[in-house]
Amino acid sequence: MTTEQTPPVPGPKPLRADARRNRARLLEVAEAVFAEQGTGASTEEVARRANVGIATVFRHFPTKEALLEAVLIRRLEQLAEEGRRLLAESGPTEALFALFDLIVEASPVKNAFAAALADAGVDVGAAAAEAGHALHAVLSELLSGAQRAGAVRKDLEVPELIAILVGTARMLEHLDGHPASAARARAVVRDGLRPPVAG
Amino acid sequence: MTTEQTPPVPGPKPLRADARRNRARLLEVAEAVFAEQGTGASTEEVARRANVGIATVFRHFPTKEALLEAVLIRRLEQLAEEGRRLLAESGPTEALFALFDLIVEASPVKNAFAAALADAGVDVGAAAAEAGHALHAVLSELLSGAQRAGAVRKDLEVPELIAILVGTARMLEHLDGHPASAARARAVVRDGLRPPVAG
Amino acid sequence: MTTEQTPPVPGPKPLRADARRNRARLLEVAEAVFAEQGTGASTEEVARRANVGIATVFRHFPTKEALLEAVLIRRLEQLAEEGRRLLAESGPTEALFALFDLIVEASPVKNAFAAALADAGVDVGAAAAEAGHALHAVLSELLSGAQRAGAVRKDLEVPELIAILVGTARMLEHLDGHPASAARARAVVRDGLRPPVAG
Amino acid sequence: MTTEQTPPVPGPKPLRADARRNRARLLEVAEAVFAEQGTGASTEEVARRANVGIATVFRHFPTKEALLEAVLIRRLEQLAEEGRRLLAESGPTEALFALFDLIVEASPVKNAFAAALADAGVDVGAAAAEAGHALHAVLSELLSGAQRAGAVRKDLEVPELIAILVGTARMLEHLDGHPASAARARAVVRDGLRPPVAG
DNA sequence: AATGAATGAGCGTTCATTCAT
DNA sequence: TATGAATGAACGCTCATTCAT
Repeated sequence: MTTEQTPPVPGPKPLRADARRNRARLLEVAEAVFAEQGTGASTEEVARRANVGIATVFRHFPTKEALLEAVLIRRLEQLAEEGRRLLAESGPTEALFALFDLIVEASPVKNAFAAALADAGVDVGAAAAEAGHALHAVLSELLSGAQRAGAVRKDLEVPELIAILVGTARMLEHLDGHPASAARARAVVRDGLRPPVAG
Repeated sequence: MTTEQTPPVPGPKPLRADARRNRARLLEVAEAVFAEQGTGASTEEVARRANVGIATVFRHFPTKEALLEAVLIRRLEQLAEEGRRLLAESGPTEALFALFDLIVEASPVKNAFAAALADAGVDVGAAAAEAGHALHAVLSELLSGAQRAGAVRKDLEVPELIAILVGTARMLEHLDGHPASAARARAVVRDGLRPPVAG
Repeated sequence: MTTEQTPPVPGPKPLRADARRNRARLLEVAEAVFAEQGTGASTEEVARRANVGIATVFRHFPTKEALLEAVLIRRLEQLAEEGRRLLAESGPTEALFALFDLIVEASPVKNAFAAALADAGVDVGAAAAEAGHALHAVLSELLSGAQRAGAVRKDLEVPELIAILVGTARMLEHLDGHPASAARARAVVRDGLRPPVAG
Repeated sequence: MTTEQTPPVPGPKPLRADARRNRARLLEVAEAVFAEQGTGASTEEVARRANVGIATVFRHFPTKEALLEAVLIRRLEQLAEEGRRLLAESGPTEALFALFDLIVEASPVKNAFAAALADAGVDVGAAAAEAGHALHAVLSELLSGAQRAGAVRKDLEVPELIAILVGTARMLEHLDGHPASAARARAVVRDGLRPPVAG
């Protein structure tokens, strides 16, 4: 059921081969650049590192904000995909915590970027919303599975789970280079997610 | 105890009365402006809102980064001060959690600012480090007190406590406008800070 | 008489049928686009509206200026043609004034375009000059006919007639939407063209 | 009555001496530059020729359009002023025709600029409208005086007079370098403005 | 021959910082 | 000393033109 039977919807044009390559490279480079330097990094820097002219960036993404959004979407999609994969491979509890680690441990710079993205008004457009919903759905499935298994407190819902993810990422970013502290900080969150002990 | 007995270290000049007033107002205004508009807000905007010329800002703070750092220092000092006050008024456990809430609930925009500050390379200079150490000292006292009282897990140290503060602030910022979710998210952190139940 | 007996001069290549169609469509579209949006309109816009690739435009017209010039030439040729037709149908006086109206009343935007064209350095190339000469010839015939008929002041020559046309077009463009004023403005020019009353 | 008793209205701040000089120079230079190269001339070019940094231009005129509008206003004001002066010195008929010549003979490039300004959407703001009204008032006085004196056709109103001015300027611009033709073209307009001969 | 992706110079505009008043 | 005008590097973005498919 995970194999997608993409029906032949025409869509917004079947990009030429080289253009597709450039677009993909741009997204990759942009993610790296924004992660390293924050969203204030110049579009020119992205172009330079992708070895394309500045106009090529703007051909693919009509504004800088569109580029940021595209990077965000890509990341959301990757995470949702990963979540689905993990769920297929193991039980929901393991999958949930594995995904949690994946998100939270992604090189801090990546999270810095994600955070900044959220910070900025980036009124996520329809596409980003859609990607967000997909991730939301996966998280929902993982969460309720883990709750049924008694591994996670029952009162938790997806919105705060996401917030906890974001916050934990931030937390660990702050402890980059101090693995012992990071481990303890993570234990705090992990234990807090457990169902509270009766009594 | 609040009256500071500034010892007669020569220091960086004994600022004239009006200049001191200007400096104070600038810091206040700057914090508000950066909170509202992010650290990208223009220095001119700060000057305008403080009713001083732009050059006056640069006389007091030679670069924009210096201004940002000064705001950060002020905030750190205020928090340390607050911590000391709370400790004087109640037991360490109550004081710790009260300070936690104070920091974490400060209007999200302020945290956005703090976060951005941390994000940016702002290699906190000596002064900021000093203010940080003061806060660190207070937190240390509060933490060990609360640990002795059995209210907080024993393995926690100050660095991760700070990181948890930052992360939680971020978390709650993400849940601004969703108080029920925010309450649950906070419960997660709070419970995670408790000593783990003996199994 | 309208069927052109193009003599077999080698000329600039005998364009394939579809290419000829493309070229014609491009000119038509370009005139419309430049009329609507001014000569600053982008070449891409022309291509888009003509349903051709941008490169096709540049294949037919090696620079944007060449395209503008081609549009101008087309317009000059049409006017000359129209003048010849009018002269064949009626006396020179009627024909002259009819052509005058035709030129001058062409939708203001078209004149805006023509004016802009003239404004810009567009050092009309040889082809444009040729088209200009053709129009010049027709106007000359009309003018001298009308002068012989006593309908137009004798001292007038073609160069100033053209200037008067351009100026009047500009004048009426300025009065677009104010028909009463436009009528009075035109009366001024019309009366000024008449032979001055003796006495 | 012409001596203005400017009351001490505070206005939008009493510009510093050097700033005033710069502002004036910028307007002068901008008029020249836009006249020579059209309104498409770059703001940088204006700055360069005025020997100021680009930011100085934008400090004085927050957008390029504002600069264009300021130049237009200045021109309108100069013309109105000139009209008033002429009227004070001689009868309305002489004054009207003198002003006519002044406007129409201004170096063609200036008219090219004025025309372009009008062409562009330049939705003249309030200030420009005001300046326009002032000129309108002067022209109205001149026109009705000349009409009463029997020197100009009675049916003419100010709007078309302005249009005729614009059109004539365009006309003469087109004949730059051909004085004989220009003289004849102007005679056409001049004669057309006269009251039509009875009979 | 036709396409459209890629290019880079150039534009309008902003902002931290310096300088003249 | 405080002011605010001046500065120029940098940014996001556009467009005529070229190149690979």
